[in-house]
Amino acid sequence: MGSRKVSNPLALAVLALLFERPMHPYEMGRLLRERDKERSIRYNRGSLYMVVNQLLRAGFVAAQETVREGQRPERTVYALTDAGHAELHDWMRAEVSTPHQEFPRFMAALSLMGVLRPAEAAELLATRLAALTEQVDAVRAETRAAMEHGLDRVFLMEEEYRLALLDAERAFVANLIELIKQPDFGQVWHEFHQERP
Amino acid sequence: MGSRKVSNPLALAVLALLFERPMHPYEMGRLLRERDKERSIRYNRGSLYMVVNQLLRAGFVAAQETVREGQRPERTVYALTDAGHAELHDWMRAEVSTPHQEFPRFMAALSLMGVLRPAEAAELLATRLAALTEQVDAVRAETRAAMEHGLDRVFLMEEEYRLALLDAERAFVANLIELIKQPDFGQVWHEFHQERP
DNA sequence: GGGGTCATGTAATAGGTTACATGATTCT
DNA sequence: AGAATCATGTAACCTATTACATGACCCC
Repeated sequence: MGSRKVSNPLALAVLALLFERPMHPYEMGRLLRERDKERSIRYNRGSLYMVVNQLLRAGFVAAQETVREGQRPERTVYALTDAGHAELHDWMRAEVSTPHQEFPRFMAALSLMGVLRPAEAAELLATRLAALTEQVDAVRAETRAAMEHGLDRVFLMEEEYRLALLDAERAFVANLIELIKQPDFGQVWHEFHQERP
Repeated sequence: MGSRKVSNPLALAVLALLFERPMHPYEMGRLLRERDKERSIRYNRGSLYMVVNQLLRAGFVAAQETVREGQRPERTVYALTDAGHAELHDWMRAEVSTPHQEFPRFMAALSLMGVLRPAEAAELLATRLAALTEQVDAVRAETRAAMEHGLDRVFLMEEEYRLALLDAERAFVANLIELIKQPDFGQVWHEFHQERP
């Protein structure tokens, strides 16, 4: 509840799409897919209709017309209202200028790692390290391919960010593995498991 | 739906707490707070009772006894079942060994940044950079203080991870700001806004 | 012309957050 | 003794995901 009437990032994406031109929900879905937004924004078809409805109730979008082609269900075309335009701009400014507290799964896992035995943890971390390395390579390859296809680098900034995060995590994990192997690290941790069956 | 019957990270934390000893929900909440888990796991009191119920239905925990002290509401003490013990271990292994796809808000923002004018974006990013720097400093100071109080470094791994991510983002943002300032960067972006009112 | 898959939604269900309640304890 | 805070939950309300439907189009 960032105090905004609608706070789901998918809603922000919808506002951004309608900033280009009015369209109906299915088209939004198609564009999001074509532009690979699934990689950076979590959603599914159900949530798309949901947020469009939320935006409608909030007055940020309005139904512009309802057309029916043949026997297919009616498609409602939505357009940005003035309030929606303002919200898009203001919301984007907030998202760019202010970091949002995140709760990555791995942070939770780290904070609970005590329940695993140290040696086991080290093994699992090695597996993770391998997976991360693969992901880094995959992202690098994909962005290189996309740019060779002529896509402007501006449209790949989110992938460069992803890469930065992945790489930082890779370094962290590699370092943690070495740490755990050192005998003087995590005395309490070892002791806790010594007393267990 | 990682195909697990209960998938909320808070549930993992609850299992981990019950691995230490049986306890009632309110005590879980108190321990989570005392140990600063709020920083790494998103939850509120409502969700605590919710996940305990989910775990109960899934058979991972069982009500051990219900005590009443004075006129206070009854407190139900829960304990791990064998299935819960197995789930905790298996789930932890998965969380540590396998990266989970994340959707940070900033990644969404980057992928929609086109709706802002380049100069505006650069300014907002500078604000973000300052905020990130403050956060980095704050985390460094807090962990240093905690260690000086005698807390073992093992218990601060999630903070070191946080630091790694924050720092990577800082570097990324600083670099992006410079990029945007270069005149040959983001031609399409500039053009898109040239045609707008 | 029958079997996929595209197009287009709605409805049912589960998940999660906020608001509401209320006795006990402690502080001043 | 009144105010603040702790202890302890339940209920109401959103939000989000999954399941269900169904006509059109395309491929073999």
